[in-house]
Amino acid sequence: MKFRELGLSEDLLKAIEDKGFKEATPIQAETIPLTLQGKDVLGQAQTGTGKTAAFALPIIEHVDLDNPNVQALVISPTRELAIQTQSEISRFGKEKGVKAVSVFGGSDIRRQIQSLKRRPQIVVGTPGRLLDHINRKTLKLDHVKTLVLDEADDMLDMGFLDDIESIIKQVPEDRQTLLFSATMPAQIKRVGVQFMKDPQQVTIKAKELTTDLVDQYYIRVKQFEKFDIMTRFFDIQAPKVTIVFCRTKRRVDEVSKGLLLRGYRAAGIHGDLTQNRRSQIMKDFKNDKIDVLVATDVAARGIDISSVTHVYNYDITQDSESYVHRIGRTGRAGRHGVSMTFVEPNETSYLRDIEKLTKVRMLPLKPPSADEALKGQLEVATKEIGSLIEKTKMDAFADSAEELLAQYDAKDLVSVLLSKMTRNQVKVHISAEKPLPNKNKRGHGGGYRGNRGGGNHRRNGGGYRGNRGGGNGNNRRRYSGNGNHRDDHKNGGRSSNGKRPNKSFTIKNKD
DNA sequence: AAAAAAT
Repeated sequence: MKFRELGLSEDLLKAIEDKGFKEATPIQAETIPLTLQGKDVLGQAQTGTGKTAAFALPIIEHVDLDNPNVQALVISPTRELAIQTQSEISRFGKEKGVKAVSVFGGSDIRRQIQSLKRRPQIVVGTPGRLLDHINRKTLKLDHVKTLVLDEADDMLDMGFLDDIESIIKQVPEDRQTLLFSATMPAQIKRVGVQFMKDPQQVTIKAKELTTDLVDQYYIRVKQFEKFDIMTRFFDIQAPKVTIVFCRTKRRVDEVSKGLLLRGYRAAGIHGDLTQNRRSQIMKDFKNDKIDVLVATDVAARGIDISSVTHVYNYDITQDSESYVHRIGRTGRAGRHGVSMTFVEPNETSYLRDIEKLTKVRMLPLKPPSADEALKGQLEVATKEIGSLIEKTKMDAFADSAEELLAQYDAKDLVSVLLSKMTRNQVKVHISAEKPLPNKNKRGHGGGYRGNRGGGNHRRNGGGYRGNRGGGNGNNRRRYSGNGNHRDDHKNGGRSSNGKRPNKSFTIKNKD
């Protein structure tokens, strides 16, 4: 479906073309006409299929440039998402002359007040700071025509709901209400439709809730070996742009420190950091200054960095919806992605719950051995040598090279080079966490029975526990990386200065 | 049980 057929004006069509969009995605094609008609819309579609543009374009279309009031309000669950959404709206609205601003906590409120005074027609914000502005009377919502709850199921969940209700009270009754998300549990949808009038539900039907652009794997691990196993996968898969999700802020700190010690260009992000730091890290990740972003669920939703190749769930999610959003950070806008989920022995029920929601079976992988990991590193190093030979100015080193070749065996010299190009396995200890509570959900006996690996999974040799009941033999495939689908990795995330710490380091548990 | 979100 072409954007031109959706009833958008020339200004917007030009902005869409500038952005490089060719055809409307299904969610855009189906919701944009409804939204343009002024209907309330509940839009559900897979991650990475352009939901932001789906609500942004008709909102911009509806903006009356002669009306000095805020005409549309978008509420987002995280600050980073608010920033991103505002900037996408601004890009689309530039041609028409539409102004959008974002307001969120942790950053100078006076500056935000100034930007609100410049009469934006569209405001994007996080709940707490929006309420702050409302109370200060620096934001007036009494002329809002369209209200959007982005990541609607998150915004309507407990923890956000009270704030959302307070904000909605400030918006006129006869507004248009739009709810968008990739996930929408039934009980939350019931809450949501109470804020809507004659809601038009658009659900882009897909066999699976997750996009098939992401290959989903899981690995059974013990807690104490998880960090080492993850970095072995790094060695073998040579992931280029990577997000590692952890369950808690402290784990994010520990894992990101550990990765730094191993020589990866990694940084952690979570809600206890200052907003300046959060923004800096997002910027570094986008600008390729960081290869591995270690994050809590603060980065699980909405963040659109289409170059992300791998998502590692260092800690599995308890909340299946959260899993869908996490792995949706990759496989965006038609690109391919890989997700890797580590499952501790007592977490099997979470794996089952996730698969029940996504309707996708994750494929089991065996943890690589240290030898296999080294082999992976050597493969990367070998490829790197080719490009280094092209790039290095040889003249400066030629004489020393001659001397060394006269003195030593060439094979020894190259071995030294390779040993310098591979990563030292600095010892890193990540603290254990309290095990997750055992879920004995009532009424959980119905239907789905994974029957993985058969009941008798003791002593199965090296942790390969795959081969669940319905497999087709194809899930014996081992590593997802490095196969036929990616030759563009540069250096597998290795810091380029060649300096690697080699002391052992334990990250202490503060308790 | 955790994370997010105002100071």
